[in-house]
Amino acid sequence: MGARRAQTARAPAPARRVTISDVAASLGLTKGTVSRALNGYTDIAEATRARVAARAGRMGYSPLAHAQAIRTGRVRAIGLVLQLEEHDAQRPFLADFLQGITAAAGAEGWTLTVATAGSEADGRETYTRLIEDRKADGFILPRTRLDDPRVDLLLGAGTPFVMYGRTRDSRNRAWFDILGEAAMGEAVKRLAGFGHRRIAFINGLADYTYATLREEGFREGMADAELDVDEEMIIHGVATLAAGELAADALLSLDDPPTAVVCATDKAGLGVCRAAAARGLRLGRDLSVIAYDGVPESALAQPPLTTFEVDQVHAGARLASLLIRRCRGAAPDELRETALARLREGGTDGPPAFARGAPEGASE
Amino acid sequence: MGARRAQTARAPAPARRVTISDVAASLGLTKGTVSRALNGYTDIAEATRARVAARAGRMGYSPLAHAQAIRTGRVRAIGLVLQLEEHDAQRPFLADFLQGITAAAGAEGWTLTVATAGSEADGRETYTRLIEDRKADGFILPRTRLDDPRVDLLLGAGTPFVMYGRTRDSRNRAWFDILGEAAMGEAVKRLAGFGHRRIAFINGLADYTYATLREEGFREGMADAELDVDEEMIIHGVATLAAGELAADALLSLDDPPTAVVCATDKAGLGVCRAAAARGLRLGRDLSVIAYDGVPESALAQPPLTTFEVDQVHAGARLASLLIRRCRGAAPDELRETALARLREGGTDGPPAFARGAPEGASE
DNA sequence: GGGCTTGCCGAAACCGGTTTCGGCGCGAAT
DNA sequence: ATTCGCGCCGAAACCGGTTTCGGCAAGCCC
Repeated sequence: MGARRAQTARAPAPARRVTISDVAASLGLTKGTVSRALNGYTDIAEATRARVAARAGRMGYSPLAHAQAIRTGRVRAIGLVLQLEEHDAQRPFLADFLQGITAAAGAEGWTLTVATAGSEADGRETYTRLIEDRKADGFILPRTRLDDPRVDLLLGAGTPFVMYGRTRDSRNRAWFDILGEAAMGEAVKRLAGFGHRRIAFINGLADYTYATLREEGFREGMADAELDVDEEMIIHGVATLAAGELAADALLSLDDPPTAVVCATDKAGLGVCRAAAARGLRLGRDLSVIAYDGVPESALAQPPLTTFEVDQVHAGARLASLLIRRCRGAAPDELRETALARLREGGTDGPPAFARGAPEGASE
Repeated sequence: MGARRAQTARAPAPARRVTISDVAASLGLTKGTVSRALNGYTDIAEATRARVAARAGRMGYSPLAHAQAIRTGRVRAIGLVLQLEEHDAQRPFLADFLQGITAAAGAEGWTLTVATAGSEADGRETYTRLIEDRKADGFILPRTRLDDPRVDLLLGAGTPFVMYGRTRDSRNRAWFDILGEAAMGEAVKRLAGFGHRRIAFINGLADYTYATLREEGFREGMADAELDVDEEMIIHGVATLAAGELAADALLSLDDPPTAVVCATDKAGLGVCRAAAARGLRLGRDLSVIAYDGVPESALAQPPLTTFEVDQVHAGARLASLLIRRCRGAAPDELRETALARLREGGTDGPPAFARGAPEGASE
């Protein structure tokens, strides 16, 4: 007997699956031929290819990804590294986002490998480990920054990636993004249509690309509506609900306060609502708020926050699809897609109180 | 020339990593010997094992999981299938939960593969596909039900798993769980200590095991406090905030309404708070509410919800660790762990108004 | 009709590991 | 001095695929 193996109990071996050799034997071919037939080599007769494909399908054969990987280096897996130190901005969306990714990936026979990282250094290490261990063929980069260190890392490693969001210079990169700037413009247009003229803007953290874009969108919207932007009413770097409250307090304490606030994030928007409520202002009348993201809480707020909702399932699905094409060799500049956020009307916006003919401060 | 390959562009080959043959050559051994040395076979001299280990470490060698897998069938990956049709109960926690899993898994050189499933049939298919394609060595089963079909599926397939939560019969299963029943008992004790005598209970969906357990905990807490349970004041199957509101309305419309409500979930708790606010009741005085989960929103509510907070990072980490041990052959009954939820004091509980000497309905 | 392509497939090497088998050398037992 | 057993390692098969190489047979051209 040769019982020299290290001693750890093993689960019973699962039923043997059908291998490429089984298919080959069943057809009287060699496994090399079957492999080439299945992988689209040009030196296989069309009739043979069809026979092989049919038989493989009938026998329920599907190649083992990690067996292929040992030769090809590709495991048919998407990598996603979650950076959780950040102000938990992606949390509410995560489930939807993952669903989108896995659904689209699964349809192509791909899987999703997720990892988490704390600090940025930790992130570098996480990526390099996943790449070296071939745990993923490419990555989805969520929450891009203007200058994103992950991009250089992955370019250097020669690993494909698709960004969720743009960077300062997105040329020659593959990305998917929601046009937040368009939403901000829409928000201004809607408010201006209600009769608002003094409109403030509360932005997110400046190093994220979305902040730059949304501010541009806000400014363009103001220009289109022929309204002046009061720089005093543009606030930057709001990443939490509390910061949103503070920002709103500052705005409402101005000599000539805004009658409406556009917020780059729901978090800021909810903070504004809370500050307004604390001052006894009626949302949608004394103060209008339109935000962006569509987090679940904003729908539950009283009144529900008017906000631009992002379809994260769709975003995840598109990103997965783009990444798979990228891994198959498509050029980055063919791999760009955008989508629009959709307005979810809540109760926090409407005509300004004075425009309704109601005297300022009048009770209901 | 032999350029007959299928035409798809490929990324440039990444730098070659150090293989087991490199290590073997560097030591003047064969790769078989190195492999056995690294894997703890008993027919390798201790001195040799040490030399091999040292050299492998110095050369930065680590085996390629999918190369090992082709022979061993094990890929060092944890599987997690998210069931998203459900009332999005796990969403707020997902990021933390994933962080816990990936951190603990990463420390052992394991990765996490996540998939999503819609319907239950879809779930079966998802699991079997992952198993057949060897995408995961074992699974973490979140949100266990009293009778959980996933258990039979995985037992039948001989695939290791660890449950997050218990089932009706958890003997011979590996699981981790938070003792929600203890928290419910604590909640009653706390409320009784405040002087409450009429305490209601709002439970979650009955087919989840946690609901049964938490109700038991509530009843035991009531018995310990020598309080009677009014069956009229036990409400089942509340899975949404709106349902929580309805339940609270029903409770508060009773002839002899409760002065306090224990909720099995934060969602129910937040619904109760909203219903109370709509009736002009002051939370923590006219009506006390203690809930369970510790979702982020509950801390942001006004007043913050008093709730038992679950450490999902820890839960994820322990589950990953248990599953890895299970995959390595440990018996299920050695793999059980529990943890306690921690009270997060908010502003929704306190002595009942009448016990303070304040007449009922008195203004502040 | 002979040489040269061309189409098509078999054979075998290869990827990076694991596992089985056998055999060498040495000390102890006979 | 054999024999035996045992510790230890090399050799080689193996896992399930991919890829290279070479060769056979048919078709084409002159």
